[in-house]
This record gives sequence, structure tokens and C-alpha cells, in this order.
Amino acid sequence: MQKLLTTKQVAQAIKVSESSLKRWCYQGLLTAIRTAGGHRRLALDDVLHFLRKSGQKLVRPELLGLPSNTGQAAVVMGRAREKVRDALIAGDEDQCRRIVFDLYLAGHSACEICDHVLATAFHDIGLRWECGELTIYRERRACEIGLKLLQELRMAVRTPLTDAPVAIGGTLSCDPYRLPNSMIELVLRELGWRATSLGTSLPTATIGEAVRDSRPRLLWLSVSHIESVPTFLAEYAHLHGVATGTGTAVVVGGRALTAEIRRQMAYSAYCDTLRHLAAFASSLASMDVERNPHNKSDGANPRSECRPGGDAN
Amino acid sequence: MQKLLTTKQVAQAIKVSESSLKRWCYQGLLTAIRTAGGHRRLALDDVLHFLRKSGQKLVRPELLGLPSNTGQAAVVMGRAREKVRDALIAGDEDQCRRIVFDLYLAGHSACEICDHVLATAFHDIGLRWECGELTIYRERRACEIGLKLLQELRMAVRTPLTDAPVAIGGTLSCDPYRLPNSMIELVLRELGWRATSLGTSLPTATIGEAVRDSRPRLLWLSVSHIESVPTFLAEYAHLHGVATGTGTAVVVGGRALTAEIRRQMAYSAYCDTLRHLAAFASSLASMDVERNPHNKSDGANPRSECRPGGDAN
DNA sequence: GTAGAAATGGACGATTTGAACGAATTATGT
DNA sequence: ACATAATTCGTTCAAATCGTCCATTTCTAC
Repeated sequence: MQKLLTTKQVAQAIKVSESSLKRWCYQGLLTAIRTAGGHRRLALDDVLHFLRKSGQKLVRPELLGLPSNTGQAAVVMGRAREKVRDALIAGDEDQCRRIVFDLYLAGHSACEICDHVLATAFHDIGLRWECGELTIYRERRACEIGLKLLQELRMAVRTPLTDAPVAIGGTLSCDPYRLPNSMIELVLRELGWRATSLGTSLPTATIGEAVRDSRPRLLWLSVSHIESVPTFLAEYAHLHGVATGTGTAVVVGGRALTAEIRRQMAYSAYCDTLRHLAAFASSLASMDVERNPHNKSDGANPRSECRPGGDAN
Repeated sequence: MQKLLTTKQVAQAIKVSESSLKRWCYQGLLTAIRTAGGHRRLALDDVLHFLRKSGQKLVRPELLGLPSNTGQAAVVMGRAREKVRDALIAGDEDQCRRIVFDLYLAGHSACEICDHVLATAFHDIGLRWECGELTIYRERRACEIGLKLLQELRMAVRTPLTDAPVAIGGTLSCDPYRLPNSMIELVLRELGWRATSLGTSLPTATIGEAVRDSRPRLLWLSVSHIESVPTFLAEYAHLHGVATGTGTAVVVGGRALTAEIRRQMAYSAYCDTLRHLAAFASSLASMDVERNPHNKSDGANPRSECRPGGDAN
């Protein structure tokens, strides 16, 4: 059973354009068979032989190597979710990275990717883990990979300006869940905030210190686990008092915050999804701009191709 | 993710002419692969490797997708340690990154950087934290930054080959210290291993499962904290049995492993520093090569500019 | 200081590449 | 089976890169 690949798959795997591949096929450098309708199909053997002959590097071997995965481009969110989930379980970091970055480069925001792909994938993984369908190390390894991906995405979004609003946050004591926390930091940075995660399992007192020290515009608390509800509520209330005292908006979220618990809390916003968080953060920032309208140069990338030293000629 | 660059991109990034780059490729100073049509493609890893060897300055790192501000000023190790420590305490992520990447591009290995700069910096931070000189959130924030830096370094070292030996590892239950673990993964990858961290606070049983599933050549255990010594010893003994049963070398290290505890443990190696770990891993790999001497093409530079296909006509 | 060697940067025509386009084919869901 | 979305086809064209040659700069040794 010879495995057949499309030009797109191979093009992505060796990082050249489809045009080049078509040309190489036409020139006979790479043998291709045709479907009845004239579409090219490349046999894996032929591709590998061609690569060896031409000395090219297989940039993403996972695209050609995985037997179970057809490797279609993942510009569609729906399929991406299951693919990422399965790759996470299998510990295939490269495959995960490929899908996620395909989505990002296809124009989806980090916020969307987190909400619709990563969060749901990890939700699935969590369920299977609870049912005992998944060995622990697979779940842990998946988390490690997820954190790496979030970190790489964080490097991909543009670095915030020095006059951008500041946000800090983390998780409270006995809550070691890092993934939601990293997602929040990523999404806020994508929106242009200078977001800094303080980490996980933080005593509430030290968060208060951080708020007093750095006077952020926004404080987020990701709450995935609560040890003792009364203690949590008491400590949270104190922290909330500190924050409002310094003009800091407090955003909370996380699956541990049931409606019952939320009823006893005061906050600036509660967010179910990262999209909600993004919306709130945006409105907060725009309010501030209206109140204090100085430079709001978005300046995404206006013609960064200028020759560096003007006087070099 | 094996990033490929064109000669123009690299030329602009290090501010030399394309002609020079082409010449360096021809001379074998810089490894380049070719497209089927003969255009050069440079792997980011190789470019960084070349920069370190040749002492070139990276003028515009953002063109290579690297964090900006890197490669500007070479710093001496001695001062770097205190600078990094202070920047970590201040939460100045960019400053930390600049120093660390400067060191890396100046030719220092990730292993050295971890041992002499990061580890000592965090040692200092730990001491101050225990004395109460440091608020908790600063210590936590420093850890977050450290993890991010290690992750970025991990992306900068050359990607391991698919036939490289496999290493896995992590920390055991009740040991949440991620930094040493990430350092180990980084150093092993720098040595060419396919190292994968399974995460922290892992039950010993699931590590055993992972060993059985992926049959690594090396298993590392970073032990920064032990809850109950007898439990630890019992569980470790079992895990060590599993590992030796599958031909897996076990490397242990960490400040919680006192001489007294070590006396009651069996292991392939105990490492005080990452340099020790690197030395052991290297000897392990070279032993395997001797025993099974197939392709060991280091291929440093002997005329790697060969035109690809000999028999393509 | 000067001559020679070595390295650099720029310029040239020829070739390769990647992106675009409408039309046709394939995949997917009901 | 059919409708619709997604992919691939063949083609064209501007931009990028190739190899090569040469003028200029930098280095080295006398």
C-alpha cells in the first residue's frame, strides 16, 4: 500500500511553494502520478528519493510520516481541534506546532486558537484523564507541549509598546494549572497589553504586593481549583479591596468558579472564554484612551522594509 | 520548527552582503542546503551556529524571528550572573533575554550559561527568598521568566536528528520545581539528544509507563524536594528496576539528594552540575556509537556546498 | 609606507521562485 | 445522490537568487 500525497502536503513538508513542486514535476525531477481528473499525487518513496537526490531538507517530517493522519491543511478550526488533541496525546510536539501555527498564519487570532482549539483539546484530554483512559504521563506531557506552544505564540505576537497598559495575574494557592494562565497572558499581549504572569500557586498576599508595586491597569486571576471555599472567598475579598484601591480592574475566570461562588464575589468582570476577556480588556483600554487621548499609533508594520542606514550609499 | 531562511534575509540580519554569505557557504563555513533549482536555504540553527563560531554580530535579529536586542554587546560571564539575577528580581524579561542570548551568540554553550549564570542567579534568588528579603511574587515572576528563556534557548539549539538517542525525564510527586528540569532538557538537546520533559510532580508509576512506552536511552530525575524519604526510596527503587530492565540509564540530581540518601540509591550517574550531566550523556552516546558504528557524519565543513543531484540527468 | 594577499561588496544576464488568477477537480456533509 | 466547500490545475509575471567577474577595502608582512 503506497502512500500518496498531494502537492500541498509535500510543499509544506519541505517548505517550498506549490508552484515549484509543479514545475519540478513538469521537468521530470520528481515523478508524479495523476488522478483521473489530472491532479498530481506523489508517492512517499518518490518524494524521499527526490529529496535525497536534490539534497533538500525535510523541514516537517511529521507531515509525511504519520500514517494515521491525512495531514490536510488545518485552516478549518473544526478538524484542527481533534487533530491537536490526538497529537497532544501522542506527544507529537511538531505536529501540534504545525497545526497551531498554520491556524495562526492563516489569520486566526491567538485568542480564537486558544478558545476553540487548545482549550477544547485540553478539555477532552482532561475528561479522558479523569476516566482513566489516559496514562498520567501522557496528560502531563500534553500540558508541557501546550505550554511550549503558548510560549512560542507569545513570541510570535508583536512585542507590546512601552506605554501600553500593564496587566498582571496568576493563579492562587493550591491551583497549579498553568495552561489557562499562559493563555490569558498570551491573549492580553496579542491585544497590545504589557501582560506579565506572576506564576501559579501564589499566596493572595503577594499578589497584593505585586499590585501595589506595579500598579497594573488589570489583574487577572485564573481559578481552576479551590481548596477551601470560605478561605478563598475571604482572601479574594481582601485582594479585591487592594486592587480597587489602586484603580486596578480585576478579572476572574476558571472552571472552579461556580455560579454559587461567584455570587459571593466582587469583580470587574467574569469571563467564561478568552474572547470575553479580550472584549473586556479592549473596552478597558479604549476607555482609558478616550480619557487620555495621546498617541495611539497602532503602526502594525508600515513598510518596515526601509533600507537601514539611510546614508550608506 | 526548523526555520529556513534565504541568503537575503540572513544577509540583512547580520548586515553583510549576499556575496559574502554565498562565499561563506561555498567555503563550507556556513552549512546551506539547496532547493532543486539551486537556491540556497539556510537553517536558523545553522546560522546561529555560524554566528557563534565566527563571532559575527547579529544586527537585526528580528529579521530572523528572534527576539530583538540580541547580539549587540558581548558580556563576560562573571558580570552576567549578577546582572541576570537583578533583572530577574526586577522582572525585566527583556534585559534577561538580551544578556542570555548575547552569551549564547558569543559562543557559550547553553550548558555553561545554565550552570554559571542561570543556576547561580536562581540560587541567589532562592537564598534571598528564604531570608524573606524577596517578596514571593518576585521570586515566582523570576521563575516564569527563567522558564521562558530556557524555552527560547531550546528553540535556538540545533534540532535533534530523528535517529538521535532518546531521553525523557521529569520530577517526582510533590516536587514542583520546573527550572532544573527545563535546564536538563535543554542541555541534552544541545548535545543532540531527543530529550522530552514529561513535566513535574509525576507519580513514579507513570514514569515507568513512559519508559516502557518510549524505551529511552536515558531517564533523568530532577529531585529538588522530597516529601518522605522512605517512600521516595521505595518508589525510586522500583522505577530504577523498570529502567534497567529496558536498558535505560538513570541519571539523578538535585539539591534534595543528600549524600545520605544517595547511599541508598542505585543509579547510572549522579550529577551535581549540568556539565556533569553533559559529560555523562556524551560518554553514553559515544559508547553506543562505538558499539554500533554506522553513519557518524559530523560533516563539519568539508565542501558541503556540493551541487545536489549527481544522477538527476 | 608599500606591495601583495585576502576579504568584501556590488553589478551583470540567466535562471528560479512564489504568488496570483479563473477553471476544473476532489472532498465533505446531508 | 447531490450540493457546497476546499483543493488543485495550468498559466502568467514580477521579484528574488544564481554564478561569475571585478573594483574596492582591509589585513599582513617587510
